[in-house]
Amino acid sequence: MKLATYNINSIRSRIDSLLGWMDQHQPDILCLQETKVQDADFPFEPLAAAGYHVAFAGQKSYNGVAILSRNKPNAVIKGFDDGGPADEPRLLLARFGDLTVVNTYVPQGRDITHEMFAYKVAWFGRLRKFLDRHVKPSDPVAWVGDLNVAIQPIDVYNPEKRAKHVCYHQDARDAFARCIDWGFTDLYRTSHPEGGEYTFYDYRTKDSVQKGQGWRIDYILATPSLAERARTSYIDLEPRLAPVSSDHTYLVAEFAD
DNA sequence: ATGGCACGCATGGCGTGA
Repeated sequence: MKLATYNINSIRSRIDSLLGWMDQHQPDILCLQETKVQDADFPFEPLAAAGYHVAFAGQKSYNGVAILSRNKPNAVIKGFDDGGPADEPRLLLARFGDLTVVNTYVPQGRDITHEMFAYKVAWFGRLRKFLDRHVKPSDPVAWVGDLNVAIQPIDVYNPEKRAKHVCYHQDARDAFARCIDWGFTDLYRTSHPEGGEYTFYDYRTKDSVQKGQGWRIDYILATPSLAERARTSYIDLEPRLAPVSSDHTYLVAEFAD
């Protein structure tokens, strides 16, 4: 079973490269973030033609998440169901038999003094309660997506300069860690204890992939009963080197069936 | 310290991303 996650930065501007990657890599489940399209305009036809079911929740211009899957999900939940403040389309849960996949696009936070940063920190707290309501740490659960936090110094280029960055500030790392502590293992870091590869490379840094200047802010996290089936996890840097690319790239995990 | 690039939009400049 192959599970992947990708912040696509507009699914409509990258539908052909997406279909090409899926044809080449044959993921069983692919979670997307930043689809940047409202549901009425979601390009599900070519994905259906490629043999995938699609669950999606989006809005115009910003945010948006989708789960593409070979098998049809038994159930889908869109967004927080906690009665709290309305969130943007950033959260999608899909159940495939015993396996539950939670796909999230965590708020970036803009600036550590901005209200969106407080929203980001609180968002992780809401997610932990969401997990409590819908899954158990003893279940096979994958929490994946663009989590917008580099959890360890090894997860960002020049960590000593990032203390005030919204994706590395201690409050963001603590909030993320509280969700990891719910019961997850970081599959990429288990496969690759060394640093040097990231999942996000800023458009504005020339040759950032070649220079190794990026952030590991996309994750595939698994509960123990799923993690014990994990065979490998890797970052596919090739799509990020294409002439027209998202600023993120694909993260993959493979499991014994 | 700033800006660098790419995206979408009742669009040629802005808000957002990280």
